[in-house]
Amino acid sequence: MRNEEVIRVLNAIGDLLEIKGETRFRVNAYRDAARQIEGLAEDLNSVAAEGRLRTIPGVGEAIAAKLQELLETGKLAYFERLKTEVPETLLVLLQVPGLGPRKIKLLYETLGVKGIDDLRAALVDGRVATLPGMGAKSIENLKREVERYEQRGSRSPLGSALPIVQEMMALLRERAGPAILQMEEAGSVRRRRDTIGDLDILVASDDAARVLDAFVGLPMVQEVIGHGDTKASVLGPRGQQIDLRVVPPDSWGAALQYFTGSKAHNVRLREMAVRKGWRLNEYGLYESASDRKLAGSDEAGIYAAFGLPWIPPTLREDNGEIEAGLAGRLPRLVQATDMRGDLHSHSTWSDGQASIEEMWAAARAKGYEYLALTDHSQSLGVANGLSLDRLREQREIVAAMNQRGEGPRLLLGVELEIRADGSLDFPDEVLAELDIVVASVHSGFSQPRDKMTARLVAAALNPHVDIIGHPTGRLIGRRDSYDVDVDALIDVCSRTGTALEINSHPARLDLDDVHARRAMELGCWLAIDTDAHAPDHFDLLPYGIATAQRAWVTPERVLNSLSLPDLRAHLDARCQTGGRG
DNA sequence: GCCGTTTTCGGCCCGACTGTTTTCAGTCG
Repeated sequence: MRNEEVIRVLNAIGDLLEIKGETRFRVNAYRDAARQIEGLAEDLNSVAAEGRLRTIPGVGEAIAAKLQELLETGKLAYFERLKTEVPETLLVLLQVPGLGPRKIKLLYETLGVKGIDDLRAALVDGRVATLPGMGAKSIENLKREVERYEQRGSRSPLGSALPIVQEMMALLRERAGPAILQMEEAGSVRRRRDTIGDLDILVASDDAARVLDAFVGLPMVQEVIGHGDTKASVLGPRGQQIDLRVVPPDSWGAALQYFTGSKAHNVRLREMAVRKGWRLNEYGLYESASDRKLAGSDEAGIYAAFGLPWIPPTLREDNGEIEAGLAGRLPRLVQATDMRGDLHSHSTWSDGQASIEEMWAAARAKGYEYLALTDHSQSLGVANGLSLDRLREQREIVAAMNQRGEGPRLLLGVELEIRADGSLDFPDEVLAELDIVVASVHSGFSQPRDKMTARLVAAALNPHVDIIGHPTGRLIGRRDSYDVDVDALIDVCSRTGTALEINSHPARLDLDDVHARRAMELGCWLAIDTDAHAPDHFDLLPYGIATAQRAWVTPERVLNSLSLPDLRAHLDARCQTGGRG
């Protein structure tokens, strides 16, 4: 059983217990455990085999025993029994805004409502209106939400959410500029999670009404869901909910901290506050006894009060950042300014949209020291992969361009097919002549785990392969990763010095933050690349950097933060030592 | 159900908003 499945079961138990009316502390215990496992890059099966389940925070005696049973038998008697008491079909109702555990329980027990269709019927024939606490307004809202439920998308990729937020902020500044003292994105967008639920914007102003009026009147607003004195919610172009919250200037820092989250990170801070006799909310940090305000106007001040350095939003997941901060051990995260070049790009020679010259010019505009040209290799027919002859032709063009001695150095490379049978697309003697080799999987996605893992491990073991490209093959929201033991791959790469790519394309972000952090911890090299197929794709690098930051990646472990001489030395050393560099 | 330099028992984050209440329950983030 994969970690995701275990997480699903734990969350379902939490939801079912909540509907059942169980105390929220027990409910939260299951959700906490699920969240902790989400942040765990290791395979739970290995953790269990080594008797380390109890070392996972939030996993105590009872949950450890349940995990053990689930992993060993694929089933959990407790869960099965729970489902006979509370039907699992009720869980979808939790997705309907306005419906929580108490109302769902009421609907189920008095009306026998077990799902969306039951709910719609009971709304239409008036039975819901007979329930206590269900007035005309509630019925109207529920009817609307049930209709909206059908067309509601799931979380959006960061790559579509962030541009919307940025465009809205730009327009808002045009229309309400003088009233806006500070403005920033908040929530998971600011933390740069790979997918985003609701989009959040925060503004500091003395004239909230003016800002909110301008916001609900923006052209991309499809529908206004709520419009109060300090907050408004709208539906954006693709039906995403966008919330704007306006706070007074002296609460800016506290509000930004509060609305950036994550929830788990905030809960930790508020617990720390309580232990110190303080109270933390979106208006500020207060001494409980005297109500004296200790901090609130700027974010760093809040953290400073706890003896913490300012914690970058990308780290705020309660995955060790608070402990690290207290100990003065927060990492120096990789930044855009650390990056010296890109090691994965394409031209019209395979499936890119621009010439080598144009790609080189774009890299020069970025101020890069080097650019690796890595067109696809021959087997990838759909992408016009390079034959050996065309690769040789490319070599001459690249050599000629490098003769100029100006701008970024072009490195001749290839994005090498890891073929379905596990073999590589070019022989070793050809690979040996290239500056850089990115090996990737583009075929046989449905192969079983052991076979897929063997393919990738074999590639990583080849001393000429420098980088494993988009190692899990996922396309966010469209295609799951192929079934590969990423842990095993990371383990091999940590020994061979083969870098793992963090592909910056917002549809990929692959490795993801959780696995990249694991790779960091085990001492792997990483390459933060754009996989650019056009000049403006180099602009996607910030997505990869954000993912790396979420993985606690420091610049000294990023291959393309090395200067050209250091990069060359590193690559040469790896070849000479047979990949043990 | 978890957890512990104030505790192995008794705690476990905080406030706003909505709709329905006549003082509050439920939901949300």
